[in-house]
Amino acid sequence: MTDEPAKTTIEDAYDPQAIEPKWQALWAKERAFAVPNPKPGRPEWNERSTYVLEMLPYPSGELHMGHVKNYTLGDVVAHFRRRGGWKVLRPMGYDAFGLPAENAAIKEGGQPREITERNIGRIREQMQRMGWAIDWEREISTHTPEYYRWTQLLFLKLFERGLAYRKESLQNWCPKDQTVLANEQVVDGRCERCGSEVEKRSLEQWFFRITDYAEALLDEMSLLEQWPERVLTMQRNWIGRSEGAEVVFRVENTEIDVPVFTTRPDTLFGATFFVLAPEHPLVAELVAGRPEEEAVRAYVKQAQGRSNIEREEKAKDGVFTGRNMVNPVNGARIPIWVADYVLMEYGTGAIMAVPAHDERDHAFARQYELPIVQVIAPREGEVDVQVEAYVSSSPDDVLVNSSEFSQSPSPEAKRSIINWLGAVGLGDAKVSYRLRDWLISRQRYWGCPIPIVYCDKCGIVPVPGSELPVLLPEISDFLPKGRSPLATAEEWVQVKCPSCGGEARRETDTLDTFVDSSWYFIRYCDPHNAEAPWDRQIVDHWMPVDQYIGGVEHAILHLMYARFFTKALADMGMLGFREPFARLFTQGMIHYRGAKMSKSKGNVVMPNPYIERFGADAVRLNILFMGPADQDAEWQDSGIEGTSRFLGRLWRTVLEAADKPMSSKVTPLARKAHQTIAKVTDDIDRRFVFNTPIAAVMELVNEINRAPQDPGARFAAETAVSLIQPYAPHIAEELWQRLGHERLWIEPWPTYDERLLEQEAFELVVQVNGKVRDRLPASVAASEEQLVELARSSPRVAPYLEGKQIRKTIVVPRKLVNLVVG
RNA sequence: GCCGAAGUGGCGGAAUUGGUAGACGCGCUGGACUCAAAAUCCAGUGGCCUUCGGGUCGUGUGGGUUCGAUUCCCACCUUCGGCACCA
Repeated sequence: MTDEPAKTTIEDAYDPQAIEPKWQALWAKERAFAVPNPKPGRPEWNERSTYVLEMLPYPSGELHMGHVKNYTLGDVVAHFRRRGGWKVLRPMGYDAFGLPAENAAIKEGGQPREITERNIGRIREQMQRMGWAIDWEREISTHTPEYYRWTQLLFLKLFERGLAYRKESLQNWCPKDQTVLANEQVVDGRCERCGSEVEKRSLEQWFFRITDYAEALLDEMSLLEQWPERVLTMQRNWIGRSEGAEVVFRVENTEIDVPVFTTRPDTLFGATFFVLAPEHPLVAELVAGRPEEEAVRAYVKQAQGRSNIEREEKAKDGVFTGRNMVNPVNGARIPIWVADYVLMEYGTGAIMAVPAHDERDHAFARQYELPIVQVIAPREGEVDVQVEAYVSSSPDDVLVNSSEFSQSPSPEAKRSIINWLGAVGLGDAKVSYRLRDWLISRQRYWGCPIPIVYCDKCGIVPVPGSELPVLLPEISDFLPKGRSPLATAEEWVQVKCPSCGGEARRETDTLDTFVDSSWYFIRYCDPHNAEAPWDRQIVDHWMPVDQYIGGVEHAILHLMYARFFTKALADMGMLGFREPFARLFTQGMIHYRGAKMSKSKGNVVMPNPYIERFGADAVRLNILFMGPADQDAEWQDSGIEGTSRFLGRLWRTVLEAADKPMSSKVTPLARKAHQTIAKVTDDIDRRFVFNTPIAAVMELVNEINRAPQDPGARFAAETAVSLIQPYAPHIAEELWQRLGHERLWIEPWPTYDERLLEQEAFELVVQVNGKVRDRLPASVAASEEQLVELARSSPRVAPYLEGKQIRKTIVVPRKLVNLVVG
């Protein structure tokens, strides 16, 4: 089609429905955005290259405006970089395993695979209709054996390294989805997906040892200079690092030692009782055969019946065990209680209670009339710890009632008490984390099978790498029954032990889908490799991702898991970098009718009806024109009408200019065009803002219309087309062609002439005592003295100077003169 | 409770290094074109006052620094987000 005469004969109307498919077809035919991997050693290996990536979509069948914003942002960056001379890797794929497809199969029948693949077909078509510049030759989907075979291999690698393990523990159980949930998937005690109240169940499950990487996840944030501070803060909060001490208490008249974690070793002399979590393994042993046994058992049973929400909302309660602890610092006997305000999951599941300096312990002490002993005091003033706990971390606090440590400042006492404990072997400095290991097994069907076999003789046996993938069998009944639906596939479950050849059974749980999406960005670099998950040399060439773009809702889950994977794989020598995403941009959410878009609220806005009415270019332009991309924004139909109108204006303006000759004269329009290039380039490149460049191009187009006689009109029009191309590529290509050119998408990004950024004349603002009194035309060449003279001679300024003395004169070159009078 | 972000016309927003507050767009008002409408184009559009020259107030609130503050500092209010029985 580029062989045709460049310019059509008539000035037809802007018709996105005609031009958009035309250019999309050409891009596909020319493989315009495909980027083959370079070969090491060849010249192309050393070309400037960059990796622009947006978060992997779940293929729900319908694209919504959140997707549109995400992928259009990436598109603008990718186009901008490509035209800036970079080779741009920009792939796309699908996070295709997961509950929605499985639930749809339960509700409407059919196979999750069929439903998913149908949805992928639909969403792919809609993405292509948006005209995004994607290398479709690298498309992947996490549900295909070609992909999950490697997910399984990576699981085995982590298993070999001891980073994947099985343990029995109390878990979050969603009664509706009939599966366990990772800690991160429980929000306010409810299932993140369906909102059901989460129950506790003791189950044997698979985990990834992400806690081994807690320190690295914190420390290596220094490699993430370009990440939004709020995301880093959220991850820091989530990891929840606390420094303190582990202190060992001994049960009186026994040899049973119980460690506790405390951030306040300086309060050790104030410990007046001791509390075990109801789930603590020692509870039964301590009360066995004692008069308190029955009451304690009853309390533990009652506590286990309570959800986390109930535990938190009720008043603190507990029960005395009849046993005592010995405080290691002073030998004091303190009673041992069991109470559910102490969590088994954190620290050691046991605490030393210091009611004088901890609100929770204080409330408990008041409830059961336990003694409250003050051991920390402010340097000045009095506090009454009987009334209220004195919780302070002021370095000015000093210890009291603490034997030889009394009068020590609190920070110093922390250190010296830890040292003392270390010397006598009863404690040590210790760091504790809120972060728990990542629970990865799910009792659901539509996920990646865990490549593990259970053998009575050999125990847990990994499936050998050569036997991967462990294919997900097709079954007919997906209804959750509290165990994995895969358990019903008897023939599949029965297997020979890879180790001894005897009878064995397959693992029937599947992997959390966050595992699938924790490495997809690596696979994109080498998506068709059939021998290995990737070739390290190729991956190291592209990675880390230079610009990652996605929703802030993934600030913790996905982003932390992906970071963990990358570090673990780097430690195994499989990668040459430790952080997957060098720069991160988190976009704000699209709201509609005053609320977040959500299926349950029925306010999901889809781009399709708008594409039909206004075209993809208008949709793309509008989603970025709405406001700063990192902020939430409300979708409004009136907005897209405006952007669509602008495209019509651009169309007419450019076609009119296309009849005019190119001129290199320095005219006001030529200057404006150069200024616009500078503005748009700086905004996208340095400031990473996407709404103001659109406004700048709008201004330029308005200027062209106001000055049709300016010889710079054609240059300005070509500039406008070129600058809007990353946002609205179809209309830009069409106009570029009608301007007599070809293939704007590979055209170098326009450059500007510094000398043309300044106008010859400017409007001098004249202030008197900081108030604007006049605006006068002035030359940029004028000296400061000339400007002051100009200002003083203004008739509008004169009345304000009358009878006054000018005390000070401030001149801002090319801007203003301020006369200070008094 | 702790941590973080943000408050600017009727609306979305702009103002990048302390220097003309309100760019750009929506909406609204008036006009042109039309038999009429749509589309398009032109002009106006922060509040109050006005003798139509202009004056005055104005960026959540109250202070401060400065010749000059949406921008910097202090205190507070509101909204949103994250964390929260984590010892």
